[in-house]
Amino acid sequence: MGRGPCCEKVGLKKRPWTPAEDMKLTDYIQKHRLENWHAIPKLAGLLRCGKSCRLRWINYLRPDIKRGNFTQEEEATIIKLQELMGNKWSKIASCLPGRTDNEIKNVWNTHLKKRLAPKESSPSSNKTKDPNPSSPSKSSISYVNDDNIKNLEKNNSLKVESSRDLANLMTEIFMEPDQCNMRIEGHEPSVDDCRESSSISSLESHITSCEGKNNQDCLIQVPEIPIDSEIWSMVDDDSCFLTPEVGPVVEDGAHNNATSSIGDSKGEGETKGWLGCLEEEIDLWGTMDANAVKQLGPWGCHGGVVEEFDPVSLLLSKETLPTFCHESCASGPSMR
DNA sequence: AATTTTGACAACCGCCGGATC
DNA sequence: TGATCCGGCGGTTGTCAAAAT
Repeated sequence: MGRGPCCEKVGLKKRPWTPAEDMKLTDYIQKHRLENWHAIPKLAGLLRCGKSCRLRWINYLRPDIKRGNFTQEEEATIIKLQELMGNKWSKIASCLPGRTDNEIKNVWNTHLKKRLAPKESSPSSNKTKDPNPSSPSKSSISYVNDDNIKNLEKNNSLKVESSRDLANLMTEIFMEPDQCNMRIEGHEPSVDDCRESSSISSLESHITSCEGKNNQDCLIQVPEIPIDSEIWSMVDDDSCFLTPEVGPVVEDGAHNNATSSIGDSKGEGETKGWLGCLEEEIDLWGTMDANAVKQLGPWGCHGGVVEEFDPVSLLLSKETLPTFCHESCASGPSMR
């Protein structure tokens, strides 16, 4: 039955690692293949749990760890990705070469969260009054993350499986009167419109009508978390973001070249591929036919072209996409 | 100068999903 | 098929140094 016991808890050392322990672990890992964390403590002569060794290596000893303060660009990336994906630190870390999820988590908790706190409200608290409701900034799918979806599904017995569900979801998130910034291009709803269930139908029909169209024609603007304009300027600055030269780190320590800016010359197919990854990450694919997934081409998570009917593509236009990398999808799991 | 408070970050804890037996 | 393990992940805690009193 099963495997052998994980690790002997008795006698395992806790608390900070000493330089000698670091040296032992580093030495062992550099001389041997990394196959079994469970076995490493014993083999390396450490009174540590394998898990502890793994954490120490991944978060501190790894040679490709980038030390020092986070740059403004990195912080902007974290902010944007956190906004987009929630506390998926490992996913966020995969977009920041040399940074670990633990480090990013710490930075978020100690710096960024506090910095944004006065202005930013959580998705669930977006229903509170917006101090400046008439100033929706850039659009994004900021609030359509898995937390939103899960909470809404839980609270409202709602399952996101169709464009109708998505429309319901979005209205559920944004329909507070004071927050009614959502609009479909060419249609400017009043606050009352937003309250009306017809707006759900309107949105649903819009989403449905977008099937098969270029997603640039299908822009739906949603309110944006108000982040400092300077951050936006950084986010908008292509040069600030990850470039192929600093592509994400993969397990062998090398960089890949998969990273590119959304909206760059590599074209829309890549953008859609990225979106496909994103959708998968936040489970927006819902009940998508498995065969349809298999048909996706050679890019991204499934390596493919995102079908036109996919939900997030309908919510985004090329110009609203942040310039994130898509490494986590394009090159497999990063090493933590 | 001594003490208290605050901030930063390394490390731990517990849960989960997939793999293995 | 079910029990168990392993690796990964996110949340939380503990420790230490710097800043404030």
